[in-house]
Amino acid sequence: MNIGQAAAASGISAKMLRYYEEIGLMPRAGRSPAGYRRYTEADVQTLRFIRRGRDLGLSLERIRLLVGLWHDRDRSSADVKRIALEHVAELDGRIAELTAMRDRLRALAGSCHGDQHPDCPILEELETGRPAAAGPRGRARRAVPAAAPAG
Amino acid sequence: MNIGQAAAASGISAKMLRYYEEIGLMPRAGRSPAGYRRYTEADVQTLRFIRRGRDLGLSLERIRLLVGLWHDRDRSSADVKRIALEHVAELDGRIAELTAMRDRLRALAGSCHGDQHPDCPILEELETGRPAAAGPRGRARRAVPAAAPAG
DNA sequence: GATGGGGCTTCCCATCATGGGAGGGTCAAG
DNA sequence: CTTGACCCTCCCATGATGGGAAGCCCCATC
Repeated sequence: MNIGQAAAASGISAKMLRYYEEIGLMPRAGRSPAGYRRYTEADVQTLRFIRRGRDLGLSLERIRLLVGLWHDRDRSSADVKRIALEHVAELDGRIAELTAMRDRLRALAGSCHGDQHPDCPILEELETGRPAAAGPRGRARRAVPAAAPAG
Repeated sequence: MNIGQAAAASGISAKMLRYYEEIGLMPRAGRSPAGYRRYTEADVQTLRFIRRGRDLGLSLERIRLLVGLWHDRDRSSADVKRIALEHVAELDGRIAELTAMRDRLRALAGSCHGDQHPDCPILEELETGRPAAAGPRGRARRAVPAAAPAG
């Protein structure tokens, strides 16, 4: 199989196949007399393993470890599980961060009129670091009553 | 103010101050006779604005737009709000992705014994792309590529 | 005046995973 | 023999940030 076929069969671009070889995630592929990389079915299976790992958000470093364990008959499932749970913990952290950002920004956007006037609590908070005080815009409306489910 | 003071006052590293200048996010700073960058209080306020934007996860490109609106007396808050909501939408998407990954990986980890045996549904799913069938624990279990009897 | 330490300058490199493209060789079909 | 698809290597770019080298500047202390 040439690199194009292996790429199509695994769902990983040819570019990445070469890169994975370069960083040692994949073993060096065999070569045709003309220098073309040749891939076996086993290679493709490893590539699919890698792609599924990427689909789960795993870093190539963690995938490298998992491939090693996969090929190790004497592995302990505890090692595999530990790697998975480390990644779960990182995902949790990242999700918490992003969620906090989203909630804060969504609340700010919720209190912004979004009309043709320049007044904007989003800019005010970016400027001052403090929540914008309800200003004298139009008829004294405070920053949106409890109705807004933004949070 | 030299770059170090501006960095300390804004919470952005000196390295980043130079970078923001290079990409045109900050105007070119004035220079002392010796070539040192000089920063004003107004510069520091802009830098703090930028930092707060970064704290909300905004890209430097979006921050650039927001800084422009901030300095534009004729802005419409609608423009600001639109940018904010675009970012909220991206955060939502990213959060959904990460959450899906986390849930899937957590479920896999939950079904892994995590002991000294090699059997591991995490590796099985990475290998086959299908949830591992609950099988007999111990012996006769091949988890190495080559001859996958998955027919 | 000399010296030392810390701050500043520019320039280059690294991250992480991926894509784009140039310039050139190879292969299979017409 | 030509054509077009494929492959090769090498370089560059992304986004935001950090690290570090080599060299200049400033100030305080001796």
